[in-house]
Amino acid sequence: MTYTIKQLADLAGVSTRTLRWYEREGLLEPDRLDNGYRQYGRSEVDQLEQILFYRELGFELKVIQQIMAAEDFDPLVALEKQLVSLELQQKQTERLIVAIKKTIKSRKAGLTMNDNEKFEAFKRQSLAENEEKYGEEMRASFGEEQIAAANKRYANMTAEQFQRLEELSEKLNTALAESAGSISPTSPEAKEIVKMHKDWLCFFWSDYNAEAHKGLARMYVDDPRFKQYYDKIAPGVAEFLSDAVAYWAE
Amino acid sequence: MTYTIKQLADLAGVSTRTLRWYEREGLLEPDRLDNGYRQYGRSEVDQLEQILFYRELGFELKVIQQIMAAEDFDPLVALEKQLVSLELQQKQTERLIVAIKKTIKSRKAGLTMNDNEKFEAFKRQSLAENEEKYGEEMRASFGEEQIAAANKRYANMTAEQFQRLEELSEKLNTALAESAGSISPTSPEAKEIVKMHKDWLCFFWSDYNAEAHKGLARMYVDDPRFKQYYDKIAPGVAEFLSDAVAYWAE
DNA sequence: ATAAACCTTGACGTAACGTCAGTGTCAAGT
DNA sequence: ACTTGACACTGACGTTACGTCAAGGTTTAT
Repeated sequence: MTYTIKQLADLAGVSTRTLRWYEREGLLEPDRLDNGYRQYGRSEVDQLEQILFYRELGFELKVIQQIMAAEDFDPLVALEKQLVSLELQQKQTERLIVAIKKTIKSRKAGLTMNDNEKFEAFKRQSLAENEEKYGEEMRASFGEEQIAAANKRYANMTAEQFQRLEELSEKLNTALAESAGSISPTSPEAKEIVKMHKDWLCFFWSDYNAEAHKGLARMYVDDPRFKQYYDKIAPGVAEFLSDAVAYWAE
Repeated sequence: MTYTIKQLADLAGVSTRTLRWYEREGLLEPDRLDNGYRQYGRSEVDQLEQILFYRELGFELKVIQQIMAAEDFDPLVALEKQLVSLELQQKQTERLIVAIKKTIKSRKAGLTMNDNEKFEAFKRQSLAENEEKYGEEMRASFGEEQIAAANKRYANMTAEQFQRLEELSEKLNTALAESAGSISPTSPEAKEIVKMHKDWLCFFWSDYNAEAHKGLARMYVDDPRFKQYYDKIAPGVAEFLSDAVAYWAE
């Protein structure tokens, strides 16, 4: 009719530590014998059964305690809340699984591709990433056709053009990293940088115009995603480039 | 070109605490300036990007560190391991969701049922639980037809019969709780208990026989699920009942 | 000069126990 | 009576990946 801590633990398939823990948390409070030993009775056995039932459904102990202690706590509501939270977790894990599968696939593909295939795959991926990150904003600012045209130019680039683009990017970034914070956006050195940025843009734009250039520059500081991209080169680059373009573009 | 801890934190969308933590864990170790301030350079920015990439895929930091530190650690293998573990988690959560939905459904149903419906639902549930817990073992020991017949008798019980069964169970349990550990299985009081257990069995068995009774009793100690069921009445009950039946059944 | 906004290290809190360590109690065998 | 072994007790540290103070030093701007 009564159990020691170990007997109950074995019966329920938990550890004695767990039972002591539940006591500390106010979930299951047994009587004590004269020697200080815990004594679990019938009602404690039933209660433990309840606790373990909810535990298996993934409830936190605090919640279980509330469910079991309070009269004004509806178990049905708690169950439905738990269901919602489990379904949310399910969705998040699903997202991770999709992402990781994608990564595995592209890594595996990368191993068997030749240089030309890698080059094309890289361009496709850049475009996709770019679309996801900036697509909406860019289309709103510059219009569907402009963006479509730029993407097409990028997708049709040869390896040679692409390498020149890379070199230019590298030079531009270096110049930006050195200039930001040390020289003024209105200085002649800044003009050189704006020129480089214009050349860079012309890899994507077939018809350059200064207004569009300035508009883009404004987005560099207004949109946090652009700002982050440029500030990754060095702190303050986004502001510097934006100001310089606003001043020098023509 | 270089960043303070806050600049990098803002750039990457993490807290400064996180960056300090990654340093403590050997994931990202910046240079120090003369005044003790951390200084993150380009390579650290790239490294952080890698770390956060893996973090988003749900990797533990220790694993991330191994992936990034060791040359003999294949990222593809790690990715696949992570995928397996995520899929396992997905399955477990799925199980929880199913279980919780079932619980919600039965709780909701319980609210709208009348007594008779509750009674039938209770019997059905008992049968289902019994089947899941002992079904296989029982069929192996007693044969398909025996079990089917017993289940049928149970399902066809009237509320009146059922109440008598409940009363008998209660009496039996009380007697067992008082006897186990205090009297011998070979004592005449134990004979009374075996008689009660026989009556209890006859609610399920149309043709009682002592051998089957003894066989069942043996399972009470041999099979941990039965043992657990009886030891829940009081510690030692499973052995006591098993021994008593072995001695007294006829 | 002083305040605001940084930076530093160190320490506690989180969830639900696992795992010692040190000590006390009880039943059984010698 | 003594030992042994199994059990009981409390207390404390470790686990994960940070969040959140606290106390004090540095830089920058006013």
